[in-house]
Amino acid sequence: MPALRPTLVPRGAFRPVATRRAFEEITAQIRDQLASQALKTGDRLPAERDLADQFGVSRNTLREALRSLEIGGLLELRKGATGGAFIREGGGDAVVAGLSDLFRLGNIRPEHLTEARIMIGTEVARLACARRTAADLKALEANVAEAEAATRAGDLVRRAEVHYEFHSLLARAAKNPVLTILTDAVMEMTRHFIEAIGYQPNPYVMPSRKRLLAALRAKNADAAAAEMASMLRRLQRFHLARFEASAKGKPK
Amino acid sequence: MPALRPTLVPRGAFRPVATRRAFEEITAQIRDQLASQALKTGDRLPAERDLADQFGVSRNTLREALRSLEIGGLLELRKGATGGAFIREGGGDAVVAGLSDLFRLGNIRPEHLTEARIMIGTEVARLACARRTAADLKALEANVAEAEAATRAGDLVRRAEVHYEFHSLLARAAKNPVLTILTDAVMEMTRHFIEAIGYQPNPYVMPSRKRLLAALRAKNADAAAAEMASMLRRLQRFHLARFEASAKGKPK
DNA sequence: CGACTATAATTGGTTGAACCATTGAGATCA
DNA sequence: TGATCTCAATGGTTCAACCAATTATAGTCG
Repeated sequence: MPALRPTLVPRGAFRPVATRRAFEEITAQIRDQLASQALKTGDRLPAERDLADQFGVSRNTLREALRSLEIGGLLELRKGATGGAFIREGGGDAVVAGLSDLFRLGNIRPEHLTEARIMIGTEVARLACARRTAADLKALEANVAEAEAATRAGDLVRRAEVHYEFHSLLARAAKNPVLTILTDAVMEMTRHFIEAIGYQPNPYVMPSRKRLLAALRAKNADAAAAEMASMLRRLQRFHLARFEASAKGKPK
Repeated sequence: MPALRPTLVPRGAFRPVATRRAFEEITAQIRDQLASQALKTGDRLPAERDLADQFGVSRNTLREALRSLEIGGLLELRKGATGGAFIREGGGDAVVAGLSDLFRLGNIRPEHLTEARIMIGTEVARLACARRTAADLKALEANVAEAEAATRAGDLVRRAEVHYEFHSLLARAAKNPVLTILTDAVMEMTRHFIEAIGYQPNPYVMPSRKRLLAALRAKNADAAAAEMASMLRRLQRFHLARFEASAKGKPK
């Protein structure tokens, strides 16, 4: 054993040697082509048999790569004579599904969800005020009208669906795709949550929507943000109380 | 053509008939078992050959299902004698990768990214003040110290890495996994962005970090949020200006 | 001529058997 | 005891088919 400490190779000099699987190499190449604009939305990749040849792998391995890109939301696979692997127009489906899975796994608790929802919703309301178009406003008004119709018809499920859509429409009016995706993801988790604790009428939601619409019409961002925050906080208390009750109701 | 409008089947009465592929049926079953707690973190699924038998499909098809769950972040596949498919402890890797892909696809523009970053970062700073432990504070202080060391050593890459980590640590101190994931996702996109426009020293970041640490020590949430917001806004102007310049520099 | 129909070609979906590569536990030996 | 070897278990990959959905095309009938 040497008495003197040998020279240390500084941290960061090495990277972990990752045994890259064949299909990962393929997805990486395709991702690169996306990043470099060599592939763009709507393009169709060669047929599986051709691609497998080009990459020099078996069709099964290639399919694992395509499957991986499909799940990642980058590709859409269509059957038939004019089918193939098409570059998807990037919606955030994969992100939404991913966050939804985390909720399913139990790593995200309802209070985390509502907290994030308040934060995102408030900011979305503020931005939507500044950037909404007339068409956005019209869509939101139609949504609120439909929610009222569903309420009168006593269709709680439909009403909940329309309510989710309101947040999605509002996020789109904010004209920031990151916020759109985050909103969709949070609302999808909320949907699971609501299904677990059961639908319940919230008499204060509709009046709040009306006030929010008024603020949007007037482009009063502070009022819109405040209205959204107060409504969501109220909803949060309501939901968490229901959740506690349902959790106590049937302990495993 | 009938003169009278026939009775309409109300919207929502039908669902699109989705030709479910075999591997989708498998992933759905496994997801269900996750949701019902029949499978939990750390569990190992039977070997591929056994599982394929149980589901009554070929091993290739089963593997596409496993691959899909792996990409979705629910499973980890390990080789070797004690290998197999393990239920992952849910980190948000899949979500981070998904958002990162959207940025790569060009659907998310830098100004969208920085806007979301300001919003999330500000709220994270506020919550971290309220919920940080002594250990969180210590980790953040160590991070700042390392950033200073990297600055002195002139290692811009390392310095950038440590800076990303600061936001991640701060998000963890906020004790909300949703915000942790969102922060990681936004920082991952920021990393791509920075790599595209090149590293650049920002002399005002380090002093801001010090002020932020002071606010965290004092648990002064408003001060922390204000400091974070002002720093990010300044950074935003800086980055967007660089981006404009680099975009003009080489127009396609 | 036009509308419908049968057919063929193309493409993704699935199968089954085989072999390779990695990993770690247990047997073996100095 | 401890280092080494062997080997079984497991995921990774390949190959060669065949199935199923979709659409272009040629053909057929009114």
